[in-house]
Amino acid sequence: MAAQLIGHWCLRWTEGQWVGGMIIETEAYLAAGDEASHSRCGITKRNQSMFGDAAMLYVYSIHAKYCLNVVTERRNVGSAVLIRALWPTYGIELMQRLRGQTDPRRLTAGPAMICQALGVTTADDGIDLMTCDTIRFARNPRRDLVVHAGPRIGISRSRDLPLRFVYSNFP
DNA sequence: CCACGGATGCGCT
DNA sequence: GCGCATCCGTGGA
Repeated sequence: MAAQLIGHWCLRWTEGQWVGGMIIETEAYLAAGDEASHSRCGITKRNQSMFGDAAMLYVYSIHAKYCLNVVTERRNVGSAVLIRALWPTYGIELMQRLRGQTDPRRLTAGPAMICQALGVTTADDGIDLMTCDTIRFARNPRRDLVVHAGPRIGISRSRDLPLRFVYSNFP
């Protein structure tokens, strides 16, 4: 599922316009056998959205920033995909303002950068993508890009699992 | 109440 | 490429 999300559009309606871009990097966090997953210790107030139905958003805060996940399994399972990077495409000027950065290379090149550029906070935690009209994941028809799997970034446990997915032939 | 760690990013070199 | 600022949530007293 994390690999399938690569290439999708990730779009956000904020301040009267669509902003966002194409997903070029994701990481999967599993319900079982994954010591790096927030779901590993069961449901808490913070991670309860991760145990919601598929297509629910799980937004958590870390290092005084926010990260956006999409739940991938049915209710009470506890598996999600972290959106790690976008290729910025829509509403670049607004994203630059929200980020306080003009360098396109530092606009949506990390999970917390994405949330800042798209105006996503924990207020969006628990939102259902199927019924939400301010965040939208849309399929992208292009099939010319190759997805590469590798180890995840920034974690200390379960580093060996190849659950990070990136485009291997995208600029 | 408070200490501490974290699925990070900035600012330099 | 790397050090460290930053601050919220969590868990233990």
